[in-house]
Amino acid sequence: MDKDTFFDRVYEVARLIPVGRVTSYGAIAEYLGTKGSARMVGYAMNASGTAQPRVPAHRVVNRFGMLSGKSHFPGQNLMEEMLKSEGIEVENDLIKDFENLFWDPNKELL
DNA sequence: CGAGTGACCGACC
DNA sequence: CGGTCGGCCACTC
Repeated sequence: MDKDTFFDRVYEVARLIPVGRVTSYGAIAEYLGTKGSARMVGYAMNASGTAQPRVPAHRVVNRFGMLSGKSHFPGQNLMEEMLKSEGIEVENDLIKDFENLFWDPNKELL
């Protein structure tokens, strides 16, 4: 918490994602000012397991709306289950109506 | 302290 | 039109 690291900032934004909504790594990266470094966002998510409180990494997907990071969850189908649990329709690791459910921090948070 | 790494994105051939 | 490659940059070992 005391560490004002880039990771914590990513977690902050990720935690701001409303339930039933999703965002992309690039959107968060752009919001943080590191647009070109979307990898860092994903990398931060990699350490999300060590972050507290736990970060809803399942609400963060790539710009295709695909559960790219589902493989990194304890259960390979856990991410999909979580999203479904929040009312998000997921099919074959792909979020339905992704554009509609997309939550852009740059526009929503401003 | 140097080098490797990564759940992405976009550009180029 | 599709695959390949590079960049970006903060963190860990």
